[in-house]
Amino acid sequence: MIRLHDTRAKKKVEFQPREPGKVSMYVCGVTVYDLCHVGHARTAVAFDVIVRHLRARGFDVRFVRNITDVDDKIIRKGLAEGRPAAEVARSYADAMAADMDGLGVAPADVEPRATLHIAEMIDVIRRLEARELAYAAGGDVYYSVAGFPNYGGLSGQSPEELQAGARIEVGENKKSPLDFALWKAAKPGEPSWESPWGPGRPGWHIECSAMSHRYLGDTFDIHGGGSDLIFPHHENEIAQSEGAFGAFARYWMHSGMLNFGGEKMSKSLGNVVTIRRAAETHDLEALRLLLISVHYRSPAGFSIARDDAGQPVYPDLDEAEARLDYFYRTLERLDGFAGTLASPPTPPPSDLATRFVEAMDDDFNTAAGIGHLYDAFVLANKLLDDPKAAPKTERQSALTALARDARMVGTTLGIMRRPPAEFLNSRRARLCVQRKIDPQAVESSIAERAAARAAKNFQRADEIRAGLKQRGVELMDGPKGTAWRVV
RNA sequence: GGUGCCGUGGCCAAGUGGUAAGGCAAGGGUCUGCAAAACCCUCAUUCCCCGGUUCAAAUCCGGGCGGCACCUCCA
Repeated sequence: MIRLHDTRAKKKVEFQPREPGKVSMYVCGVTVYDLCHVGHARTAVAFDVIVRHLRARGFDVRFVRNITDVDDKIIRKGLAEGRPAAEVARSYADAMAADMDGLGVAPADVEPRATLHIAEMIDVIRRLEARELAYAAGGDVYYSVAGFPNYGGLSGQSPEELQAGARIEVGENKKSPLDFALWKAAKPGEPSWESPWGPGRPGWHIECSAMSHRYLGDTFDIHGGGSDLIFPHHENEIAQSEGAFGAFARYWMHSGMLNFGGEKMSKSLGNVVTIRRAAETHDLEALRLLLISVHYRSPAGFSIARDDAGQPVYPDLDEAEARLDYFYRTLERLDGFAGTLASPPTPPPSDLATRFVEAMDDDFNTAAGIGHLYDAFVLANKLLDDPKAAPKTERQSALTALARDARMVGTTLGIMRRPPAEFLNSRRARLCVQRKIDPQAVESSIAERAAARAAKNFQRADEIRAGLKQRGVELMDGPKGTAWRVV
């Protein structure tokens, strides 16, 4: 049984899909007018993990995530850069796809773009007009909030309270401050489409009502997005969709914001770290691990510090990457020991699988789930370290089960999906470049040290160790020779 | 002003009635020629404060204090 926090109910509720075994889900994606930042990454990763877990639990999930490719900011950006808005949108949509891929965020089953669904939007607006929930005014069309008594139900606000703060901008033709644009009359130089109300373009909210209906129908299971979309975006979607089709999403899920220095990371505040920027210095899998180390609904922090040269550094990302390094190193050891086994099932040495699924079933508690993963890895290393702990066949069987369970966890969380050596080698190579370490020089130092050790010249050997250590190279002597890593 | 969220050890962070997960940092140890890695031990009688309910509260209720978000574009 899966429980999830429903924004409208304001509590955790039991999840009962509309059709047994099937989940239909719509999540608001981004407006593509710039590169995605780590805040966007958080929301994308959060819902990616939710979808992965639902699938792991056997649900047939149909997942829709839209792309908003027409709006004021895209148009403005196009004017500033001297290129068509459509081109701006396309280039940033491509950038987003690449960034999401880097983060291990799987593409949605459908990724509809607003500009390709104008006809559907017009259809929704006409339905609203027919029900007297929409009115045309000066080429614009507005939603009449007064006609929708449940307005405010999601965000917990009453129309009267909202009324107080709202106001009508100059140039708008609305009758009431709470009314919002469904269709905006074309202005010179802006992209526009033909409509029953004349040339224009859609308001922001209508695309989600139109596209969720097109791909998921009158009603569907889960609607998600960042918590900053609760009002007005999702409130307005409800008004539109319930107004036009009588029903809408059955559960509402919202992910928390990513804060930096106590403030929300956003372009208007200028404290943005793009996914691309993070990828320059870190493995994006580390960013992913960092993001899922906090429960998806809690506000999360992202620390930024300055190094001696005044360049920004990211301590949280460093730590997450070091943890990921531990995971992969342990996995590599497990593979080396357990890989040969073809044995009958043994009672699992840990209850990782059970505990992880339990944590995830309870509102997708990735933070608790990762805690269980640490427990399992400590146990794995312990078994690997101690040959006398149990007969070899039992240890192999237990460790094989552990490796299998760890990878199951990794599949749901979207981490540990590469062969360990691939991660470890690429990380070391990257750190070498960053620290200006020459791998060849390290190897020859190691050879020199090996010779010194063979000659029992431990003083020389320790000098070499210390010299490398100073440059951030750590040596690890083992039965198969000396390995090294950058710390 | 309205709405909602939050306040857990030096830092990060789980935990919505049953007696404080996990990670980082720190100290000690096992192992090692020395190290590193790995593992072990120590590290919150207590969960912002004050009341209340209860056999039992970090968890529920009331009141403070502090922080954040939304109410305008925002993942």
